[in-house]
Amino acid sequence: MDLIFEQVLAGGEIFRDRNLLRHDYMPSSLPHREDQIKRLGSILAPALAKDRVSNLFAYGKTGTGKTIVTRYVLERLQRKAKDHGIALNTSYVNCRLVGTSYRVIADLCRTLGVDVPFTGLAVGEVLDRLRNALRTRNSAFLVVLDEIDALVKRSDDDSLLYELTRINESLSDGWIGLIGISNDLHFKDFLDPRVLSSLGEEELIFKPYSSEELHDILEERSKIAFQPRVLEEAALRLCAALAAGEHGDARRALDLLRVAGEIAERNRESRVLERHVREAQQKVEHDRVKEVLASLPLHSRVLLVSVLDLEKARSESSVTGDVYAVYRELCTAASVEPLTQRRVSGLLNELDIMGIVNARVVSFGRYGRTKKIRLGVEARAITASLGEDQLVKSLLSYAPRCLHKQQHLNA
DNA sequence: TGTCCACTGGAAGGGAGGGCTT
DNA sequence: AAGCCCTCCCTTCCAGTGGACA
Repeated sequence: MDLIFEQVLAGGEIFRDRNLLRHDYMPSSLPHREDQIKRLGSILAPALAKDRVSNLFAYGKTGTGKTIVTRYVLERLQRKAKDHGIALNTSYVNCRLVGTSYRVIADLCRTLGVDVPFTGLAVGEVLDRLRNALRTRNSAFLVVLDEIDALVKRSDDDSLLYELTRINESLSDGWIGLIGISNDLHFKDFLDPRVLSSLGEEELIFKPYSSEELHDILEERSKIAFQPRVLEEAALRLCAALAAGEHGDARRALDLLRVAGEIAERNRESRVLERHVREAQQKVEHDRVKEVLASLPLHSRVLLVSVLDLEKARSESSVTGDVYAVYRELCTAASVEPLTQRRVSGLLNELDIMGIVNARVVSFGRYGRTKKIRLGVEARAITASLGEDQLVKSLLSYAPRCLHKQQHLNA
């Protein structure tokens, strides 16, 4: 037993340092992103001369390097600024995780050392505090708004962005620079033209990595992450190819490689092979689902069990009405007050965005208009993850009566 | 061609939980 | 402590709709 721990501590026979394969690890160079780095660097450079920088908008799908390139350049910029004795604050906010306009501004306030309660204040008030903090500090503030599209779509007003782009007008010495990151290329269509013209002063496009480019990235990273001669070339190629198939997602490629290595390690094998990568592919997807499910509120979980039950009971996809009927029954069984159908319809849309279910609006003509709903992930992954919650676990083994009735009718 | 179904999704508003001001 | 304001999550209400069917 001790030996196993020792091996892992020593880096094991497979890895030299597995953390180098995590996507939040910042390597010393970012292959195939030299252009974007140079471009971003030149856009932000005026900050070193205490000048205001242009706002910027970066597009590209997941895993195309938007976030890492931004962090990379910002880190270097900040170091340079420090050397030159220039006050430069930076803040990184993931808008999807943070959720609402209020919480985004509250987050920004906190980076500037201003205390803000998590609720209770008006957005305008929090915005004022942010303005005051900037005014009194007289410093530059570079703000990265990652997944900025989530903010606009969810709160369906872009007043926050509008206010942020206007803050500079009220500042004499300090300034705020915005870097919006989005993986939705059509996001611009939703924006207020005033915000668009301000935020989109500069644009940076991140194209998906090709299979060859991913190969280079993985090769460079694996040299430092794995022990020598452990990783088979074919395994590396497969990782690159699989991730390239998935819109050139470098994050996915690195995950695959790391998990493949971990599988090989666990099996006490001395080399990482293609079959480990294939196995890793399943596990990576499974882990993603698990992570998403863990963050779901109770009603979304119950809803998911409803979709699952329906999927088990019949071959064709179900519609909102069916799901809602099963959901109501499950709620009763669990002694939980059910939400309204309107709300459930909204929750289904949220699950659809997360990719947990597929919900598509269809019309059955005379028989109405509704959403067709199917599971978007494997049923097994759901039962495995939801089973950890006691209440939901009991629902997983509950057989809804309304389903039996429907089956009789079908027969 | 009009009807009608089963919803969708926007809008408004309520109330729980909270902060600020007086 | 009271009164006011806020956000967040939800409900209620309802106009709108794509397309099968008579």
